[in-house]
Amino acid sequence: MSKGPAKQSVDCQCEAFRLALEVLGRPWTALILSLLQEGPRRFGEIAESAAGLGDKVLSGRLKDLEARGLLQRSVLPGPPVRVSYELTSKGRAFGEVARAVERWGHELVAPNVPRRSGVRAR
Amino acid sequence: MSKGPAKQSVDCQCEAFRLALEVLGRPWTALILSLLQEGPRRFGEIAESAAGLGDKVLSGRLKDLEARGLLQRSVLPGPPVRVSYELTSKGRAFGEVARAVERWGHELVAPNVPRRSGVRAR
DNA sequence: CAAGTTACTTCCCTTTGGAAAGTGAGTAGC
DNA sequence: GCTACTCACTTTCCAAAGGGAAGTAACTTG
Repeated sequence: MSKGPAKQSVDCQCEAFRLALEVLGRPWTALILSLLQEGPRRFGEIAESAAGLGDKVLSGRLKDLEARGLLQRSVLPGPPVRVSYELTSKGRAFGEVARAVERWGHELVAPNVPRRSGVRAR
Repeated sequence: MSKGPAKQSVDCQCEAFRLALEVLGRPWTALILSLLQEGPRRFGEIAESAAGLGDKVLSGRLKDLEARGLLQRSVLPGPPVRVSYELTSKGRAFGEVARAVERWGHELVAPNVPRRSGVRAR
């Protein structure tokens, strides 16, 4: 009774939404932002967490995300030099999106709920 | 801003999340799903709502989304034959994600909030 | 039968992604 | 001093995907 199907609209045309999709609408970006939610990670750590993600693309994504102010790169001293990536406030704000995506993902895996049979043709 | 004690985590490894990113992690998909939230739209309507999206890619995305059970294609009779695309329950469930993305988008456009100056090097 | 409408499909070219190998900085070992 | 080793990239090569324009198919109207 609290809330029925309150249909909030999404402004697909607004600059903010377009910008967000520009970031999300390519492989690996959302995954990188999501796993950095748990805390700072080094280049190698991200690489091994994301199976299938190659060094080149990872490097490119990190550069892009840093340029957009979503994460901050810092070089740690020490014999083998290490680089750590940490989310900024903008990057951390992505957590909300990540959780929404995860919840939606579960619906995706669930079996289809067929409604009415519609006209199907080609 | 104090640190929230309950930092909800996102399981980046789970199948559901991966599947969701497989759908979202490419251009235009999220935009298409978002503007279909408002109701069924025809091919041409989607095309003109999404500036920059070409016919070929739109056609491909719609096929893919239909195959994944996110939307339903139906051919409307009439002299010029028209095709309408309508979201299924899985597709409508994306609305939550879309709204989260839109909210996050506004943070993205906002000016950076520089925290403490960290080690910057290259 | 030519023109118009709608929904695609094809073609061509550029951009991006994926996999693997190479580079450079800095230390440790011989 | 030379080599080996680690880590973080960068480069190279090739396949896949995207962008734009033009072509196709079905069907009606003039």
